Amino acid sequence: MATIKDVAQKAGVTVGTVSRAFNGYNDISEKTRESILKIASEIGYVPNLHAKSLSMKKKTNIAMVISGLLDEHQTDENAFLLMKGAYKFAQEANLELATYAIDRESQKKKTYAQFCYEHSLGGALMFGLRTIDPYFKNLRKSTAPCVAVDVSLKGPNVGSVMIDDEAAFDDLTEYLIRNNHNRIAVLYGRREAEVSIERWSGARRAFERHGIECPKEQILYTDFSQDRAYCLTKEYLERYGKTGATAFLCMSDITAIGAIQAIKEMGYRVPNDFSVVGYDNLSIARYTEPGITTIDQNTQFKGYTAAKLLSEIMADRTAARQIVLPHKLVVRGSVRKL
Amino acid sequence: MATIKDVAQKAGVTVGTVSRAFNGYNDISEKTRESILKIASEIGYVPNLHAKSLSMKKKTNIAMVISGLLDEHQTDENAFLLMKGAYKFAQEANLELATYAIDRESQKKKTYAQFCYEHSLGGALMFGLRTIDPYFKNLRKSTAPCVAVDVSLKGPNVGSVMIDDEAAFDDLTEYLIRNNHNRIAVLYGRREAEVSIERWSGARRAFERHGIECPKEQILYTDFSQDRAYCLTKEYLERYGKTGATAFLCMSDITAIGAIQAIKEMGYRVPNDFSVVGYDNLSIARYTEPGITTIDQNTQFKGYTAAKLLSEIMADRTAARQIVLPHKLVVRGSVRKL
DNA sequence: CTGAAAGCGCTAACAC
DNA sequence: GTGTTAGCGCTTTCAG
Repeated sequence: MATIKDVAQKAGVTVGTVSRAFNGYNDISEKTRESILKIASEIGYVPNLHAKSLSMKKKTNIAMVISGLLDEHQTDENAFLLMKGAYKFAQEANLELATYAIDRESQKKKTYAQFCYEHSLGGALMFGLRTIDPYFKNLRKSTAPCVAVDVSLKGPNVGSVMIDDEAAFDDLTEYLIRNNHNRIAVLYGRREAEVSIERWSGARRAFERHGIECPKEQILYTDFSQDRAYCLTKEYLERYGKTGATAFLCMSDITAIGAIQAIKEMGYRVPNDFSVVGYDNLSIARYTEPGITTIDQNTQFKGYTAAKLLSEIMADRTAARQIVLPHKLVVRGSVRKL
Repeated sequence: MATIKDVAQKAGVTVGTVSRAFNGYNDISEKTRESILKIASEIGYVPNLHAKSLSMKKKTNIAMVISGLLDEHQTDENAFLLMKGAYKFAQEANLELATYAIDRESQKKKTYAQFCYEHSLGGALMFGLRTIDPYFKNLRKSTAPCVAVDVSLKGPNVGSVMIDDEAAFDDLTEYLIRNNHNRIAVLYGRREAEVSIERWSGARRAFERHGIECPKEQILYTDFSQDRAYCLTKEYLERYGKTGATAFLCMSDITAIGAIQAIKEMGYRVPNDFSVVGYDNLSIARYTEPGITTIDQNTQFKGYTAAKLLSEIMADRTAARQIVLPHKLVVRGSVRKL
């Protein structure tokens, strides 16, 4: 593969000149530039990005790093949409973007800043971070720029992009209440998860506003999995039948699907006998029968915004901030007005 | 951020020695190694991977490159599962893996080998390649190792991993026929797509084996989109009702979903009035009502296998070959025995 | 406008 | 065992 030296030699100039030709400097004659570019393309020269970033001070490469990629969780679709958004921005801003996976073990071995250094990164988007991840604690005092997605983080070099989970879940709950549901079971997410806590506090806010009680037995603690949601809903229905809740307020579309499955299997119908709402607006939510009323997070745009914020922070550290994106209630057929 | 120099200085040795300490050479005393490692971890030194690969001859980094990431297509879930599998192998084999996106325009500007050079890649997995992509033609004579996923490619440095689309679709068709369907409508994929052609020839094989006719009006050409499948199925049903096909053989789960939607909307039921089969085994296929009988490609394992093949090719060019992975018929509720 | 040379962080001979 | 040094491919002063 041709290097800058080969080009220089063929063009009868020095490597410095070739470099100038390629980097849009103006202190070079159009004639030499053209002849250099021509020769370069003839012999198929492309600059080696890593050699470049090594010799330059400024790092222009960024990354999206996914924590816990190999874990079994339901964020796959979200991660991919995020990637799409981030790549879109990277393309527009002419930034090199790569996606890496980093597990919990590696996080213990090296800090986020070290990860960036090792990969010559100017900064990265962090996705899939959980409270138990080592980076969760260290990140806010990182010296390397970072934008965390879906988790609230703020430091001199780190910002975050998310939606207001509490408000969104409040809206979702409100929608149920507006449809005259006041006995509402909650399919809670993973108990320790930050998002679960946020969402729960949104639900409570709505409940309190309307003077609605939510007794203990109406809170079903899942791990965000469909199976667990299915089992708990089934148990609940076996015990209470139609004397209990009239609606299931789920902290994710996946748990909503589990709930719907259980409801149907018990011979009930959605939304005629029970209403169900989800959260995330995965593509699945469109295809179930009935479609699931849910909260859309506009994930692709979130990725775009996160990448944009990162590039701002890289240019100017004081740009570090938290961005809260709007959410949207998506109404489909899974709720009946009582 | 600390460099190898800093470590050398603090340890009172030269950079060469530090390098030796870090790369498991044995011509170094255990004492100095330990002291170097200790100091390194104290000042938080981690080697810069790019500087390393620059100074070494052998490139050990690999990538998964996704063509057409930003295009609107339904392969998102597949791409992500593939990534998971590839990262799994990379982790086991201790390879650095990054994911890049490359659009059609960039493919025109630089060859695959140039892309690898520019990113200091030892090779890459290529996903999402279409026949219209520039790389599709150039790849087989590439000097840089490559493993293409889902498209048949073979060259001195390039191999591929896929399933036998023709055989798989044959199986799928056979399943319908075994259930006594002999008037079968085909929801064809994108007309020029290689996969469509393969699958069609599998269907034809099964048809011919059983002496079944498939008249022109029973072939509905979609673009793999749900909407198009929905429209065409609806038209078909409006025209023929229950006098036409008894089953819809779809080239993807997404088109199957479109078909099911149309069937239901016309007041018919699946599988009571019409049977439907899909292809891909997306997670969606489990959640529809009824679940869709489909072909599973074991996508994550495919990613794993592809990464493994790539590492083999990188070690030994003669390892370049095509690997055909087994597929599996997944039976769910969308087919009725006549 | 262009050449020369130092240096980015690291490895790999080659000495001693 | 360890130091020395020449690169890897590129950018960026500093001269001229």
